[in-house]
Amino acid sequence: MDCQASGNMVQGDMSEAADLAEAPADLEAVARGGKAELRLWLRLLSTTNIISGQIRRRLREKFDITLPAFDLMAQLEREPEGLRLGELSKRMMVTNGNLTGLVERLVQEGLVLRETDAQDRRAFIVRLSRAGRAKFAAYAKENERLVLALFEDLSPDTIQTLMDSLAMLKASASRR
Amino acid sequence: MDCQASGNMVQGDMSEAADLAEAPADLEAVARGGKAELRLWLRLLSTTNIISGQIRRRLREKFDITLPAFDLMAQLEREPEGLRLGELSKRMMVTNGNLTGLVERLVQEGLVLRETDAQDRRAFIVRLSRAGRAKFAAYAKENERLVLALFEDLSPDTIQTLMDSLAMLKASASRR
DNA sequence: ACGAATTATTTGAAACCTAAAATATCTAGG
DNA sequence: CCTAGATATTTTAGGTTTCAAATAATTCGT
Repeated sequence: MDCQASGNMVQGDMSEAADLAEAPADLEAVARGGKAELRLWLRLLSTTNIISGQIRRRLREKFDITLPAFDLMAQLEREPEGLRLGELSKRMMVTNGNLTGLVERLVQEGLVLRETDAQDRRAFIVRLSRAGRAKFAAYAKENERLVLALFEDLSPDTIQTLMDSLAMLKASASRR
Repeated sequence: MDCQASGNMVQGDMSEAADLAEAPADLEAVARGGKAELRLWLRLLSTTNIISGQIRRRLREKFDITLPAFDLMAQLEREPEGLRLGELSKRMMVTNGNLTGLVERLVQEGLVLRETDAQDRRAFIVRLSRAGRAKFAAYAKENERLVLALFEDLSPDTIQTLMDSLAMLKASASRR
C-alpha cells in the first residue's frame, strides 16, 4: 500500500526554488514502485498542474485576469448569441452556483452582459460585451503563445500520440 | 483567434446529466479547428479533470475526505519522521500559507501530529498519527481501486506511451 | 386550470487556493 | 555582540470550488 496520492494540486509559488534539480519534490515522487496506472495518473496530474500553473500565473501578470474568468470568456467568445448560465456551467464543468459570482465580477468589469431570457424568465443569458470581445482577443493571443511555448519540445508525432492516447483514457474514465 | 480556453476546471455536479451523449458540452469542444497544441492542452485538461473529479467525489462519498487532505496524508505516509511545512508545500505544489488551515483541520481530526522542531523554532514538523496511518491505508486502497477502474481500458502499451510522452511534455513545460 | 414535478439560478457554509505582507527565528559578517 | 539578510510560517485579502438548501418560474398530467 505504498505509492499513493490523488489530485487537485495547482502550481505553487516556486519562486525561490534554487535547489529543484537536487530534489524533484513533486507529487509524482510518491508513486515510486506503485502500479503503472497509479504512476501514470500522478504524472498526468503533475504535468497538467505545471502547465495550468504557468498559464494562470502569466495571464495574471500580464492582464490581471484569472483562469476561470478567461475560461468563461472563451466559452462566450464562440457563442455570439450568448449562453444560459446552466449551459455555461456544463461547458466549463463547474457547478452552477459557481458562476453566479464569477459572472457578477465580469459584469462589473463591463466584460460580459447578463440579460434575462425573454422566453424563460428563470433563465439568464450571458454574452461578451464589445469590450469583452476586444479584451478576450488579447488574452487569447497570449494564451496561444504560452501554450505553444510550453509544448515547444513536442514533435507533431508525439502530439498526435498524446491526442489519441488521451482520447482513450478520457473515454475509459468517462465510462465509469 | 478561435479555439481558446485555458485551465482550472474541476469536475462539476453532473448528477442529472442524462443527455450528455447528445451534447458533448465540455471545454474541449472550444478547440475545434485550433492549433494542435491548443487542442492537446484542452484534452489534457479535460481528461485530468474528469478523473480527479471522479476520485474526489468517490473519496468524499465513501470516507468524507477531501482530495487535498488525502494528498497531504499521502506525502506524510512515506515520511515516518514527518516533514516540515515548507517541504510539504513544495511536494504538494501548493503555496505555503495554504497548508496552515489544512494541517489545522487534520490535527483537529486527530489524523496528523504537528510538533515544533527542536533544532529550529521557526519550523513545525507534521507527521501522521497512528490513527491517521490506519485511516490512510483505507483511503489509499480505495484510491488505487478507483484509478485502476478509471484506467481499465488502457493497454499496458498505451500506458507506457503516455508515460513517455507526458515525461517529454512535463520536461518541456518545466523548462520555460 | 390546478398542483406536482422539473428546471434555472442563487445563496450559504465550509474548504481551498494564491499572492503579498507580517512575524518570528536563525545565520553570518563585521 | 549586533545588525542585515535569509528562512519558516502565519495572516490577510480576494477569488474559486463544491454541495446542499432555497427561490422562482415553467411544464405537464389530469
